[in-house]
Amino acid sequence: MAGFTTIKDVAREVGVHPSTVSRALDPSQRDRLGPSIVERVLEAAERLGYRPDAAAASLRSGRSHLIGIIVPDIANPVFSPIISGLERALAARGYALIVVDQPPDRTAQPDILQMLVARRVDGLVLANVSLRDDAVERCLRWQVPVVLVNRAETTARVPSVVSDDIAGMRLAVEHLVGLGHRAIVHVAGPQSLSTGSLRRRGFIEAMAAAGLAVGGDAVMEAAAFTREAGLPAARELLKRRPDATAVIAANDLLALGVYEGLREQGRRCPDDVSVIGHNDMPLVDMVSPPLSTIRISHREMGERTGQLLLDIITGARETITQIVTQPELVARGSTAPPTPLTPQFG
Amino acid sequence: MAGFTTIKDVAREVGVHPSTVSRALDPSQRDRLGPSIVERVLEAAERLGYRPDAAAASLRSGRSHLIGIIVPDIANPVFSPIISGLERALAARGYALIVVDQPPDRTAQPDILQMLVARRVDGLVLANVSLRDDAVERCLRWQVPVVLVNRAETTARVPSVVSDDIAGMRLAVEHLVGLGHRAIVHVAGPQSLSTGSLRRRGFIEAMAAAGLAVGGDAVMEAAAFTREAGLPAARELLKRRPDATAVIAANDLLALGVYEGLREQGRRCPDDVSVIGHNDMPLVDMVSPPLSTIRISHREMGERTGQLLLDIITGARETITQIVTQPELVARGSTAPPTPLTPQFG
DNA sequence: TTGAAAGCGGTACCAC
DNA sequence: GTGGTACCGCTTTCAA
Repeated sequence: MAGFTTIKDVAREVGVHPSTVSRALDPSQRDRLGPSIVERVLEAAERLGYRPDAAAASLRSGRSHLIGIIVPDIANPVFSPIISGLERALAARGYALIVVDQPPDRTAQPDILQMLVARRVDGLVLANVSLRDDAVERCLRWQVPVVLVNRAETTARVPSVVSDDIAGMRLAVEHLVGLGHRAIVHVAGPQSLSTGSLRRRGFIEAMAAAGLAVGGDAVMEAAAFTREAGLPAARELLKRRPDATAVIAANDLLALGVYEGLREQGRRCPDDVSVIGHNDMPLVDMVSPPLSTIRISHREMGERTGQLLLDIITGARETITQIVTQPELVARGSTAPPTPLTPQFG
Repeated sequence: MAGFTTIKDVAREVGVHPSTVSRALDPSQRDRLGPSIVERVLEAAERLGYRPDAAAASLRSGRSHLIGIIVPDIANPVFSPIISGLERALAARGYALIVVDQPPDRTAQPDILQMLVARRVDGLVLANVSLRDDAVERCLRWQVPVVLVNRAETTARVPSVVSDDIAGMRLAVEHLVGLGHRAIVHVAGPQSLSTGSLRRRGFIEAMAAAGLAVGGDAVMEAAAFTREAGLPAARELLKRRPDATAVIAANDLLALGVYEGLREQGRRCPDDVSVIGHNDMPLVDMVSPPLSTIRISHREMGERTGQLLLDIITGARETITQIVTQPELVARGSTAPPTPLTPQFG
């Protein structure tokens, strides 16, 4: 990596002291210098192809302009737009993003969090926290600025950006009730995650608000937010509640698992059973039938997470802010009135 | 960021010189020291919660243990598994990954490449190169180790990891020909990208090998590898070649655009027209009809990219290696014999 | 307004 | 084997 133009080279070229170059290059210090000197420094820096060494600046200033994010799975269509939006918001303000995958099953893995802290990231985004997470504990202890995204904790001890999961489930329930459903069941996500837990609660509350009882057999928890976990959960649920005319899944992947479960049993969607998901991930409009779902803008969540974190880092924001975005209903072909459309004359 | 335990603190604690601590902490230097000292240093470092400062190490050693990747879209289901696989391979060897989104349309954007080089990344992965790319030129000039992934250049001046696009198209053509198709057309991707260009060539070559002529009207280039770009291309192609019984799309998203085009015209898939895609991205097995496609393991490509790049950086590999992975056919419901299955008796 | 000098926290080379 | 020391490139405090 030798051969880079340094601040000294520029100083020598212009005939000034290195610290003068440093000041000329820093917009916030620039006005303390003579205008001609600033101009000459900038010109020389440009001409020599000077690029500041981030490591040196970081070492001296204590700021790395690096943000770390820990996600459970980069390839998951929920998390990739979050990363994308986050990256965009950070880049706009001169920060770069280190992305780390931390699948929940990888136990005894190297300590990712410590690795990022050792790299002196200026802040951290956690997209994988459970309801009470040790990682948050440690960030707090180490005084590393942190923002949770998508999933939050039960306590609001750190800032977070999440979708209103309760409201999302209310939309889902009201949609189905509006169509005439009354026997509605829920394939829940892991209850160790806020998304799984809140959506389950949102389901129960919305059902109660609609005057519908939710028996203990109306909710089945899936082992993970995946298609694979959705299938057995759907099987079990449909067996327990053969009368159900609608299934609300805690996310789209689970909903697809429900599709498979229905297919296995020879029941048709939406003719026999309506299905609704959560997230509106890419392509669910192309499956058969097109999936009705609760849309969350993950990209926007990522962007707002970035802005919030940088505001905290730069001191522009002091309070622990909880940003809650509002989801919306996207009705497609997987939800329909419970009985065939033939009117019940006579 | 004050308050971190430094190497000096550890040295003081153990009663040795800082450089001794540095050596004790470096596995490759450790054996030059007395075993008891190593043990004491390690114990003290652990006890004091010592974490090496990556910036300081980077500044002095010239190695940042940071790799940069530039992708056209993180959220694209093709690139996210590449990132995921890459990240895994790098983490296994102590490197972290900086991810940067560089959508093709963002012109006059800040110079991403320079930004990454300024951060002194030890190497770069480019997932967004065109057939002759300026970014490659600059990496070469700056002597930054670089590996291309997914898309390559026409010339093999730098290492790359790509799928065998020619072979993939041969699989697609042979599959359709085997089903009895002869009037096969191609929705091509952008010809400025290796994937678009090679798949087009692979189509033409495979058709020729099957003894089928490809007229100039049998190929239609889409403006981008997206569903949105696939629809107009499909419209035009189906209008020009109403006799076509099968469409090969350059990727899955284009194939979904073709689905929409067929639907518009009231033609059914696969009954009237067979469709085959490329990539086997998530969920295409759930669309209607389930999409036949050419499967590429993007995650594996990402992993091999990481290994290759680190081998280059550590000097374990000198030659410019081109890794070409073999794709496989995944036949699903979107491809079928050209005429209805009713045998042509009498 | 500019120059000088002192580090930030490691690493690497030179002595001993 | 271990200690000493210079220094990576930049920022920042202090002088002038």
